Amino acid sequence: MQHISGKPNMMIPSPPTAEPYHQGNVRMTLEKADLWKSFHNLGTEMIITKHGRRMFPHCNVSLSGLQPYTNYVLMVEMVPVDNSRYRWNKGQWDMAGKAEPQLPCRTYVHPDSPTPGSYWMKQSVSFLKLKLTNHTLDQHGHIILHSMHRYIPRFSVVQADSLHSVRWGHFHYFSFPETSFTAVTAYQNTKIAKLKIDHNPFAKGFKGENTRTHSKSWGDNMVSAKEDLFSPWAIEQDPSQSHSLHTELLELHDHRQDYSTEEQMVPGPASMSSQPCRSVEHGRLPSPSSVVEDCKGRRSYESHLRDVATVPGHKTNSPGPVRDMGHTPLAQAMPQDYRMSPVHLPTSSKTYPGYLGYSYPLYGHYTTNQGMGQWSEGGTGQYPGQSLTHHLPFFTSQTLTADHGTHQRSVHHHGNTEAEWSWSQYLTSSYCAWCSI
DNA sequence: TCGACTCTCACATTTGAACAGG
DNA sequence: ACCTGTTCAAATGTGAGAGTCG
Repeated sequence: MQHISGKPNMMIPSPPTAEPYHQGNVRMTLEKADLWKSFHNLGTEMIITKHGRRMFPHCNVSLSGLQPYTNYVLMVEMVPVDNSRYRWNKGQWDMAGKAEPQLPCRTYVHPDSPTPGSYWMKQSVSFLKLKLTNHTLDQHGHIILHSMHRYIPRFSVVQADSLHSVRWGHFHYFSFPETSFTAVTAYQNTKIAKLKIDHNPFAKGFKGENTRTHSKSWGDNMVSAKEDLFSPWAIEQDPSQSHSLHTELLELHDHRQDYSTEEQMVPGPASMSSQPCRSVEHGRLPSPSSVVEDCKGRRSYESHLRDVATVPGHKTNSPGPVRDMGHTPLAQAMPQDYRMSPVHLPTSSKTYPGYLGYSYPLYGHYTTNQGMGQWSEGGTGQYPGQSLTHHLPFFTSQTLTADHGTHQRSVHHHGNTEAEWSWSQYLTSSYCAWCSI
């Protein structure tokens, strides 16, 4: 299992209902990491349908380091890995041009949110119910993705007594490289389909069959000899033939290493051991991260946040704890669209937030004046096909800068006078704080 | 017009929650 | 309270066919 952990800001302004206190190191562990790695080695594909499709494997994490009696909100969102569209060609994924315009980014709020840290830490947290869709007008709150695009889930842990106080909460972000996937409407790689059949109980009916996927298109593309190059075993034999995503991640890692010397690398998942997991904190100078190794020799990733968050001048009229677990007010309130503002950070292409576990204060809002976010144009010169797009879903009235040398980012809050989106609207909207880098 | 590529839908099968009855 | 059996909604990948695009 892979651990990534983030240490929250110990000097963050008080959330509406909480007094300042020292937070321990928040740590997140991906459950069933071996299964994820099995898929990742082949190039994970996730089916997306009009009516929504669950992920398999589904996201399942365990948490530690939370305050037992403090409420937290857990969320997950799908972050584009790069700026490219892909196609399955002759047994491998090839780039097929620029990505489609960014869709409304949605965040899936765990239905148990908010709930005390002791609850989250008691057992693993499953995001089984999360569904992916390609229906851009989806009304069910499913996460909207583009087919033939690559994404990576990003988990958020926010200390908040209710959804209404999430805004003031401090976000801890966690991503696991082996959970990255290509969204597809039909499986392209038969090995992926077979692996799913082997492990997904609902697909038991297909066990034992000679599974084929879309022979019409697959027939031409299927070059079994070449496909075998992408098997985990072949990858071990010849790493140069490993899945392009692997290579991509490695390249991104290298770029990132060049970019910042302040971030400390830690080992990634076992099967992708050459991949690092990093932690960076947003809105401040990155502080050194530390590697935590547990008694089982598993390494965790831990970031330390020291900065003071700037909280907008809001009256903190928190509605108070929401403990109606059964009705999940958060889940009802959150799954909505928001407009993402395309913002290009010159240095962003050198970063790969997919590895990151970081945290930063959340504030600000975004406007409806923004059109649908578009892919960032910049940065591709240096890293063709690898550039990262960073979106600012609700920072449109803010200026966000990135300092190349110090990796320092600052957010200039312009107040909340605009009426574009009120906080209540935000609350009924999902957000993609990842994109807010 | 054609072919390649991608998407949609119906289908058979399986799981698991809910419910009733003992 | 517990166990067992039944029902049914939801989930799965498959494969045919439709739609889109160059």
